[in-house]
Amino acid sequence: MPKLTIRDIAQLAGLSKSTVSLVLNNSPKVDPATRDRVLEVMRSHNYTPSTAATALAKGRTPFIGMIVPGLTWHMVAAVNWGVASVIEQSPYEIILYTSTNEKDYSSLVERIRASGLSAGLLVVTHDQALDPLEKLHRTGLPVVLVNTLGTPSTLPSVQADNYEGTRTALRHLLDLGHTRIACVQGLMTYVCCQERYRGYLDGLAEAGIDPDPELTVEGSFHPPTIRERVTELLARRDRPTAIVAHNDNTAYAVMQAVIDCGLRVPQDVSVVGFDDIASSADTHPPLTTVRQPFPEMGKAAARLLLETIDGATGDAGPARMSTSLIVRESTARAAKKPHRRARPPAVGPDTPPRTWSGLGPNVSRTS
Amino acid sequence: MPKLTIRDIAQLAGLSKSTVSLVLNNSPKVDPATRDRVLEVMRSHNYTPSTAATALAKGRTPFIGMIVPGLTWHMVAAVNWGVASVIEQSPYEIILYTSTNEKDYSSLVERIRASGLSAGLLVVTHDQALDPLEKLHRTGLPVVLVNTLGTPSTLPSVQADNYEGTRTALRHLLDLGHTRIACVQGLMTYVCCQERYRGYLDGLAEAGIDPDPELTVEGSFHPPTIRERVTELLARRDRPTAIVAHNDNTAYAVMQAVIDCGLRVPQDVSVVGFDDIASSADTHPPLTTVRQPFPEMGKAAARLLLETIDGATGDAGPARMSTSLIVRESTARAAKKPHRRARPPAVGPDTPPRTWSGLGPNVSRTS
DNA sequence: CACAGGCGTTGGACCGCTCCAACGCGACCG
DNA sequence: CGGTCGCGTTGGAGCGGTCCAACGCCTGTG
Repeated sequence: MPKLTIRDIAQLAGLSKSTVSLVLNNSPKVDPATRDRVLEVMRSHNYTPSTAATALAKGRTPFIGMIVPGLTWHMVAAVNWGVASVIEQSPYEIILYTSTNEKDYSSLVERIRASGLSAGLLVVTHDQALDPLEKLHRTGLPVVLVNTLGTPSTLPSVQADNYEGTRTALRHLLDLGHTRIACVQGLMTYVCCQERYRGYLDGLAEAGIDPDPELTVEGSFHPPTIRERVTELLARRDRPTAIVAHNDNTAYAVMQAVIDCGLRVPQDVSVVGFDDIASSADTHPPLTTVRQPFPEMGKAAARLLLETIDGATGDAGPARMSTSLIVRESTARAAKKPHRRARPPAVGPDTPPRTWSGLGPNVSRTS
Repeated sequence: MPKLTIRDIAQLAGLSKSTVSLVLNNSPKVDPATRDRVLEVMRSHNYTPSTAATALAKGRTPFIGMIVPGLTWHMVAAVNWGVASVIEQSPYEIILYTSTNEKDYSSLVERIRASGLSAGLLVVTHDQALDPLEKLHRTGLPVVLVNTLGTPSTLPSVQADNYEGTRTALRHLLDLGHTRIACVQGLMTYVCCQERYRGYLDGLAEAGIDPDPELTVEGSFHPPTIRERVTELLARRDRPTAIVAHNDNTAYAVMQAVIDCGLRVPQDVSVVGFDDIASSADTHPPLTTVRQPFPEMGKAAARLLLETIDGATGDAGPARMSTSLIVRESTARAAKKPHRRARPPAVGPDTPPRTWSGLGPNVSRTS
């Protein structure tokens, strides 16, 4: 069947295409009866206006560009979920750009600019240099960042309140009577991690505890390294009774190190994560963690972008979304003074490999 | 600066816009010298043709629709990576559709059809009813499925060779001297799981082993349930010395159950997964697993779709991509006859919670 | 009764590009 | 030397909408 055009509809309704166009853009100046008739004709003939023609005539496109990192992180998907749910309700569609590596990044941004397809740009979990984006933004293309990792920016963005989140975690541990609280950092070049670390320090300070530098494990995000460092930490006589990790995956490695030392979570050591990715509800024990409201962040960012496109002020500055502490079973009241001795970690060629125990996402509907 | 049009370029080059158009579509009938001149003008003025106008005039759009499930699975991202790398090289862009729940599914498909934006449709990790898609495909819109879970389909699709993959895993275990090999199923309503189970049975049969029905753990994909079942299995006198799981997340739960029983991986029980998701290289011990070539599957699907759009035959039928066995440290030679006794799993209100030991993705660059 | 004003409708130029029929022109042919 | 051919180029009619100036008609007013 030949695709119907606005002209056909006009003819069928006995009107000019101008009127039909007015109906399409629901102009108030068209007679209600006429409008209904036109709508009825459109519905019964299953008519949809051509996007290309509309875009050309109107001079603007119905697309939002979204740049996501090539790697697969839970958070990206969670943010996307929120973004999609908002965009779905708008006349826009999402064009997906996958940034594979930094080298291509500015050429990707250039491609987006040149194509002129996007009415706005959403950048998810961005950790690259920001100059290309800032330049683009100055060009007039609205840009909103969500969940930036790296450098801070003057671009409008939506972030979780990393500082306050960590403070809440600290408060929780302090309430449970912990005083020796260690911190396993993430990559400290990331602003979010810096903010979390500040939250840790200030949280201690507020309780009048002098932070012991020995209790800070420097960042890496690399599980084996983390296990090693935490193992060392736990071997100390004055080992911590609680550990806050800069994200959930780090917390997993921490928990594992605790086990490897013959200690128990949470009886001997409490562990708190950050993010609340899906699998954290299903670890063993389930992880107490600071939830980042990823879907809400996605929604907020999408809404912010849509408003900006529709001519709002433009530079709203970074929005902070508040986190919430999800208390599960990896934290408990601090143990009484002299506690179970940590078993020195097994080493040497003839020791059996350390055993492992896994985690599984809630219901992993993997193929 | 005013956006340049083809007319401006024509004027600047002292030619008609027809000629410039010919250059844009690199027609062979334009004089090389002319072509170079035009290209030079375009480059120096940073000209890009309007997508909307081109789409309208040509009557076809430069977009590929891609439907992904709302949930976050490693595989989706991995497949997407492959898709993106192929589409990037083509004149097409990807429009992202997120299918949140089944109810919206057919309306989503309808929206895609009606908008007429997509020149083709890529459906990633699809487990919904296929009728809407098949109808769409009959309409003339090319559709390619990647990594389908649910019902099989006559639509062109790209899948991993689940059957052969499991057989390879079985062969590996048999070579290591295992004879009592258990299988922890996934959701058996999924075709992929059925195929894997067939691979398991046939693998045993080939070695002349009569499959013991007691060694099949029925599917759920639900970690706690899996832990429970596997614990029961290991408590048996004639417990298995190896376990194949229908996916990696299941394998994690299996490993955990093994630990919980006081047994060791791989000395007492070998464990094999399926998928090779990123974190599996980083479990403790690292997981031996059957790798699904997700990025390659994405690439293949994208290429197939592009070919179909460009008028190739159309119905290539399902393509199978071969898997590869990644041997890590969760599998070892079968133990000699009388082996270490499984400790009955801890139960009761006053038993300490089972301890946990985590896994962490290789480098989890999470915020 | 002529005229102003408002409402609803309309014709048509235009958005930027494609593509086809037609055209100019030099080379080649009879 | 006129005619044919083919190459490279061109004018212009679409593609399917938008939007503005203009227009008919009906009502209210002086």
